[in-house]
Amino acid sequence: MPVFARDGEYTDQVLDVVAQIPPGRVMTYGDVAWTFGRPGARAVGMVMRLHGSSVPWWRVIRAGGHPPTCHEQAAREHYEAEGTPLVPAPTAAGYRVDLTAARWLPDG
DNA sequence: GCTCTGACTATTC
DNA sequence: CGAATAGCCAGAG
Repeated sequence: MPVFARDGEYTDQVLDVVAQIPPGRVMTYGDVAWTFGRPGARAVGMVMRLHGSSVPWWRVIRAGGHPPTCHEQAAREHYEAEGTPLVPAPTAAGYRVDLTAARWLPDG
């Protein structure tokens, strides 16, 4: 469905799933990958690096609620703008996403 | 077709 | 809790 440029089938799947994540919600790399039955958390991250500018990459975070490396601040702005539940943490970003409430799955 | 790299994850110390 | 290690998959050269 998305009209994003696809370089491979895997990229297509990742972009498709990420594009379906509603505002105020987030998914972990593992969840996104597992959604289409292909556990490639690292690969998902790479798709974000390559095509992250074409999808709400900030809604895709690491397991544990940590935002993507080197993008914590940029993601934080989006979370606050969308009302994503954040939690203060002693991380480099100084915060993390509350997966308990913000974690979202395609099925609901 | 092989090798290196990376916005990851789980396990172990 | 933090750092180090191993395993994982896909893209680029």
